Amino acid sequence: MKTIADIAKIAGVAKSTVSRFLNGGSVSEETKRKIEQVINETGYTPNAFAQSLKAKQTNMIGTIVPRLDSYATSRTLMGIDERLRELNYHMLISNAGQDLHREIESIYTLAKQKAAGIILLATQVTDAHLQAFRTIDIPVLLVGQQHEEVYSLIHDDETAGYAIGKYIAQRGHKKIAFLGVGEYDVAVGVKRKKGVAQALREHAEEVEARFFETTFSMTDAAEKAEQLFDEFSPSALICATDNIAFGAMKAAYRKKQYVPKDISITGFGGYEVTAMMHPSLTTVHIHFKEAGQMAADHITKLIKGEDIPKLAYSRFELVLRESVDIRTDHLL
Amino acid sequence: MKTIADIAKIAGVAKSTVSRFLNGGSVSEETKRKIEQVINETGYTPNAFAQSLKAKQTNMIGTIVPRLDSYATSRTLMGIDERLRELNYHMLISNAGQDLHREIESIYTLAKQKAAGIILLATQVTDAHLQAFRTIDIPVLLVGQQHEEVYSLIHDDETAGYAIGKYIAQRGHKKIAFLGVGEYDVAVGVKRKKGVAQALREHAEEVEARFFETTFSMTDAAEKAEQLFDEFSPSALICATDNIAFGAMKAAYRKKQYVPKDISITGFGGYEVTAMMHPSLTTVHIHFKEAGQMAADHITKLIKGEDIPKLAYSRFELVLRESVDIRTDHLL
DNA sequence: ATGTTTTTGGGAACCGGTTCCAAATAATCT
DNA sequence: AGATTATTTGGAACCGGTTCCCAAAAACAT
Repeated sequence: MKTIADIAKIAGVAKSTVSRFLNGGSVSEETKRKIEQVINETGYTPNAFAQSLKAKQTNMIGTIVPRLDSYATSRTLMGIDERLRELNYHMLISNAGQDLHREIESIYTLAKQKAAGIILLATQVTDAHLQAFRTIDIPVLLVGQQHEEVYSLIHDDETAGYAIGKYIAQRGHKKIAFLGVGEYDVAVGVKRKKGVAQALREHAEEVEARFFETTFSMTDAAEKAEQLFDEFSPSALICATDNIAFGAMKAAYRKKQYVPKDISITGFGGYEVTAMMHPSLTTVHIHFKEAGQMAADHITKLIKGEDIPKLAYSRFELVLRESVDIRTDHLL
Repeated sequence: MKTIADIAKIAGVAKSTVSRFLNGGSVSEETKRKIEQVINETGYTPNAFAQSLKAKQTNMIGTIVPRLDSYATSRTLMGIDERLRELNYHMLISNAGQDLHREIESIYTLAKQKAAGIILLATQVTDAHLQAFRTIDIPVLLVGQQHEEVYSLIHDDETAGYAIGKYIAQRGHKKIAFLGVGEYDVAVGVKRKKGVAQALREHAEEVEARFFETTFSMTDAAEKAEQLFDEFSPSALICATDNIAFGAMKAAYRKKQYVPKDISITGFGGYEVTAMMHPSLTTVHIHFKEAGQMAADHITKLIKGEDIPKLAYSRFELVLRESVDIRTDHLL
């Protein structure tokens, strides 16, 4: 591999001149020509490490994700990547595999690798996280969770939960179940549930609401939904994620409950398949990709020292489809 | 930020001694203690760039993916990441966004960043690719496509295609359609089709086979499937991906064709949702995650100069579920 | 032609580690 | 004890760039 010194020697100039040529300093037309030719002939590319060593920074943005096989993650990453590329940064993905310890580790590793900034698709923010953020001297942006000490971008899960809860209540459902996940995930486990609960509370006289809990796995969700149908038999089931809704639909099918005639089911997320399944799923579409782009914007602004809001919200929208029926029992 | 020189000064020893301590050279117990204490107090971490500058290599494996929002990609990445972590390497993901030009660019960028090796989840291998592989001086492993010049790991799409084709033919179907993608994707567009075609040819007397083409998008697939039902009305439809199968099922529903009573449909890939949908989808389950692990093994062996086969195959298995019916028309 | 300003080029130091080599010290053997 | 060998240590060079500073050359003004 050729080095800048080699190029300089071949071109008959000093290292510094080549460096200046590479970085747009003042070099005469003639030397420019000479150097350019040598570089083309040798196929020289500068060593990124030597550059970063001096620069003490890179144009890499580290993105830490809890898992890779999730629609939300993929879409968000696509958004981040797309925008970052426009802004002339690179994205480095670090997968924590749903292990908080590895998440923390990744923060330090990225810092050591001199990432210019870190985007963390968070599920929870622990003291160890905060400790890490304070230790490393790099801008950090939280996506999907918030914390007052850190710049955050969240999906406004509570308002979205409220919207879907309200919608179901207004369709005349009287027995409504919510199938969520544990509170370890603040956005999904706490906020979505809270929003739904708030909406249903406003209809407390007419509706009976019950809240259940499962995991993010479709299979677990299917099992839990079956139990839930037995012990509560709701006319509508609001699920905290689209995957949970898939499981619930499977359960309904096994129980010979027709969606939406016997039971209405809703999801949360807006995965592409929700449109293709039958019946198509009413869900809350969260603009993950857009959120990713926004995250990229925010982190780069943070790096440049520009001002951004400490807390920002991404958009969502209710997608009304076939899996929800209107209930007119009360009119009979 | 503290440097190794600072640590050395504080501990009252030479830089080289600290370096030796860090890298397990011979250092007396006493100096070890002193240095360790200083490091703990200062929270020193070595600068990764300075290290790599001398080492001329990193422990990063670059992985180039065509797209992020694909089940196959996600699962493969998980496998790679998992195994790489065990082997003490890091994975750096570069998303080409289905743009071949960006794919080539990524190869050079990764080389410049001194990745120890490159895993390319390929869709096609062009001359520009080969040119890039030859230029950079880094081991490369192709996953999903093969080329004689490069180490490759493929999913044996042809055999898998043969298996599913045979299965459908043996279930007594007489009019069989295949819905695939263009030949630009060798694995999916050419090999899967070829395998299916081969199997159907072996039943040429009884079955009439027709081959159709669409894109990877569910929506496109749904449209194409509708047309196909009109002009050919097969009793079985073999789809080249699970996503295409989703689209086809939607189309069947729109056309009031019941799956599997009126039409049998099969997928390819083995996504998790295929089990949850109704009817559950008969498909070829490709062990993407396992393939990812295998890829990680192979690339690291390549880096260490160990011997690996030029071409390896990942496993697959037929997953028989509800979306295929047996046809007994010919027995009537 | 001479003085002044602007360009251009070269030398050397620096970034923060690793590694080679030789000196100093400690341990082992006659 | 003296010689020999093994272990620790420090100094210096090196990895491949960037940048500062000053000298030489060119361009311009008087």
